[in-house]
Amino acid sequence: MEEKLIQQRKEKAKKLLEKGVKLYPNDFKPTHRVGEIWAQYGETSEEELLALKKTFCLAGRIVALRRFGRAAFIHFQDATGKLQAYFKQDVLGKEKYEIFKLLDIGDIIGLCGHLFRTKTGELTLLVEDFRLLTKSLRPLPEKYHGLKDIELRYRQRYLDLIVNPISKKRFLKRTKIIQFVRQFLTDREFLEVETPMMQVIPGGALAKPFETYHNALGITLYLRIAPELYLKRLLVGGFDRVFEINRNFRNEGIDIDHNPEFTMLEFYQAYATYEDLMALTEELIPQLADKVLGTKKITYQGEEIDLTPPWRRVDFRGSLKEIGQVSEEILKDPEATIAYAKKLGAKLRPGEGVGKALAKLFEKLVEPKLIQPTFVVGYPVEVSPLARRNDENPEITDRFELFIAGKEVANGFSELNDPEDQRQRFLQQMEMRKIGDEEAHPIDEDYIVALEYGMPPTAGEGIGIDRLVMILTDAPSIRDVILFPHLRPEK
RNA sequence: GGGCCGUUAACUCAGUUGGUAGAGUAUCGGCCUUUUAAGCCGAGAGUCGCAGGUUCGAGUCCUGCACGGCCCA
Repeated sequence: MEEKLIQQRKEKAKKLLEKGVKLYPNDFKPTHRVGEIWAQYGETSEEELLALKKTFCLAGRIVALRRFGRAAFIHFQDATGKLQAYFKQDVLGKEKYEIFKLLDIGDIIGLCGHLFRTKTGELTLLVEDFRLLTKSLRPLPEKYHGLKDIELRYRQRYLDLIVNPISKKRFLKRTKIIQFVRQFLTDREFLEVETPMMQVIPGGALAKPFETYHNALGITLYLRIAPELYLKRLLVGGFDRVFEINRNFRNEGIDIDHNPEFTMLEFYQAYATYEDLMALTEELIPQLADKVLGTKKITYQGEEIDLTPPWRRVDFRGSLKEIGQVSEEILKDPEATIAYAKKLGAKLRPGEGVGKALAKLFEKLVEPKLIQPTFVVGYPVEVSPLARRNDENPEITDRFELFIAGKEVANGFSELNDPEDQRQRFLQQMEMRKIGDEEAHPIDEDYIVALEYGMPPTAGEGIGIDRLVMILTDAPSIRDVILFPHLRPEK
């Protein structure tokens, strides 16, 4: 049947060619876009429209078509919106109208005419001339229900964007969010840079990398899991405020919050501490929500979330007790902590310490409960190999994570710039690797050399852009905010 | 990796106890010059995800596989 529908359209294409109509011309220049029409004339009265005597040329895809013999209404849309147009044989002449009759929903046309209002008051273009710009050979999904099949929406995102306005709006918001973040940091004299996506030593995070091979150099390279160590080399180089917004790649499972490639903002500020960055984040995200959504109070999957600062701050260890309901007896005894984590299903290898167990307990018992924006501070050294130790308590780091809607949105810390301590941390990670932790941080001697030249005291932070977009656009899955999420190939 | 659910016309979905596969939209033909999920009349359209099995007979029951979703690890 689909073949038949395509065949019918090809027949029409043939008839159009016979009438001398080009199917794929590229010499039509619109004078306006639909969004401009709405912005300028959305409120203009019928009398004023008639008095305008102005011709508008627009271009877009036909998305609805209602024919009545020798007249018809269509809706067409361009990138900026949708508008109704009225085709009349009286106005167009018989010959031109015969061409119009060969058009289908999905065709892209250019059309020129005057604006008026219909009986019901809808702003409409009375078409005085039109051209076919692109013949569409396949039928679009249904107009009323749109495209619901989740798999098709991901595999053929272009169809999703054509027929599902929510989806289109979400991606427009995504772009605005990234633009705002870029502007916010640039205004504060952060320098946007680009660092390697292909790295010899995949560092800066605890995750499994993708591997690739460079033929000319004859070496294995890894797609980056984070830009961190390169950005900090730039701090050594004297760029004292830098940021990068780009893709990271992690070779792990796909689920509602994870895509193998995802977009990360990382920024570093010299002479700042993790507390300064919490303050900065507390400015950035509410301003962003205001700018893009027009409010600081949002709803995520039915939960009201208030982004108005100040945000709650809790101590990592304290949160386990108060939010995670882990007893003091367990928390004060490393053995008991490890046993409890295992009891709750955490896979801990022999030799893995209490820090890891605490992190697992936190993930399980605390994270899902952090719905309102919450900074958690004071993560164990063991799970923070690049973060500066706390001056009072060397077992924890000057690190925070930000949670909103139960999701980890940001991770920041005062940077470890003591090369000797950094080497020790790397060696400790090597021990983890030896006992089978594939996500342990690899040792990067070249990075230590950079630190030995001296990196200024610095604080750095990463913000997961996809998750931030999810929260701000009420998207249930990360796949809803990534244009082309990864799926298994068909067949 | 494990569990549960889904896959029927181009799209959105029904399909009873195992007994000739349906609707709406879209498409095609007819009427129709202010409709807007236009309307009225008529028509065509299916590898029921794939492969096996049980059965006189399978969209429906069983097994395996593929793809997707959710949950768990």
